[in-house]
Amino acid sequence: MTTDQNPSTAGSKPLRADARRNRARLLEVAEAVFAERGTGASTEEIAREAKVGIATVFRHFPTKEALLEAVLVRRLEKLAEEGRRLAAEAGPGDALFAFFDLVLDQSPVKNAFAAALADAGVDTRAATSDAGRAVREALTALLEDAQRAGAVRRDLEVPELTAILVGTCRMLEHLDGHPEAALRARTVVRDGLRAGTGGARP
Amino acid sequence: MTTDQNPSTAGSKPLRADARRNRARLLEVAEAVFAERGTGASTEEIAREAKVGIATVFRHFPTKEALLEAVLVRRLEKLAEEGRRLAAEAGPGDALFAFFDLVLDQSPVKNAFAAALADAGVDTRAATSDAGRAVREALTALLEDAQRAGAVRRDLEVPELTAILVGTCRMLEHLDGHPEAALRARTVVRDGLRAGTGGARP
DNA sequence: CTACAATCGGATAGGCGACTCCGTTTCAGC
DNA sequence: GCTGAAACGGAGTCGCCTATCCGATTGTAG
Repeated sequence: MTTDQNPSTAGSKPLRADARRNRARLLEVAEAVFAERGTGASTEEIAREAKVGIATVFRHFPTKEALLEAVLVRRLEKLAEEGRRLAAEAGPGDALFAFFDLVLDQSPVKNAFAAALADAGVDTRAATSDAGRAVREALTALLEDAQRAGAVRRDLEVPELTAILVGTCRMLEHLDGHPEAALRARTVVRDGLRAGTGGARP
Repeated sequence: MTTDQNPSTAGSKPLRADARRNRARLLEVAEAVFAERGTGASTEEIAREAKVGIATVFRHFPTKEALLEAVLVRRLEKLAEEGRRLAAEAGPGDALFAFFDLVLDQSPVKNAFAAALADAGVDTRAATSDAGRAVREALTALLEDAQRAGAVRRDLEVPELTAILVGTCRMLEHLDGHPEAALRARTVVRDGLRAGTGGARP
């Protein structure tokens, strides 16, 4: 279905220099605006913020949904890369939790994209399959390492790990002005992930 | 600010019989439709489903937001009542978890109302203060009982408990077709809530 | 039963947001 | 620099959704 039509990564003809520049700026700005105003932000707002005509937005992304999807894919790609980096750098017992913290420390709203896409009726699985797969693979590696190191309970698989990550983001959104409560909430989840390994609490 | 203008609970003049009936049916239908189609469902759809003209909807709820809010308040009231009931009926060690399960077992979408209202820019705190307070009080009682019984970690307060509840709902939404994964996710949260009490896992 | 007021219903106004059309501008090869 | 093609900008279209107006209907008091 989704043969790669993104000229920046593959496909037909190389974009003209200005077009390539605009495309990149649009992605940048769209990510910021969606994060700030929510995914309901209007296309016009993004165009204005990027100092570009509306038509340009729709030339690059034939649909608002397509733009949303492109932004999401970008985020997922970054996440997968961070995951791989942590798996290589951090100790097997810490890498998974470091990844968790990394995701949770980002502006909370940014993590709402997957849910927003689901709301919009996008088939998240298919639409983001490549980037999604990359994240899933990184998570799998992190999880298996952590389990081998005894840092995480053994009965735990990637699907619920993903869901727990998303859910915890939502959790923290609701605790925005309450840092101590947010910290305790994180601790609860963390201890839950560790339960049964003998390492939960002193 | 929000002096009670709801003629079914207080205030000005008693509604005519048919008006009262329509109002009740509207709330019922709206809850169902919002739960099914999401909070973006159009007012017209709700009117049609309730076999009522659009004007009738707006006569009872001057704004879509008001309707959303009324539905939310109804849900919160029901929740508070269930919480009080469980606190009285179940053992202090079980009541809190029973309440958790009760909330989580409802159609997941139903639990998205608070977030949806926040998205819509409603001041959730003020708008739902009465019903919200009732829920918070019920939760406080449940939590304190559970802590006294040693069923829940002692460092835990109501704000993060609420957030954990909301976050866990989101979590389970993402695991809709995967019952075993959903079960494991629940277990993670539950064990996290118990961590440090010596009762997490056999 | 009658009459009045409360309530209803659907057509319609009004606004907003996604998407398109076309004249204008900018890039890139010669 | 010249020229054709690629890319641009923004005014305009279309559809959807909230909210209102007013003639028709229905409950209720006497």
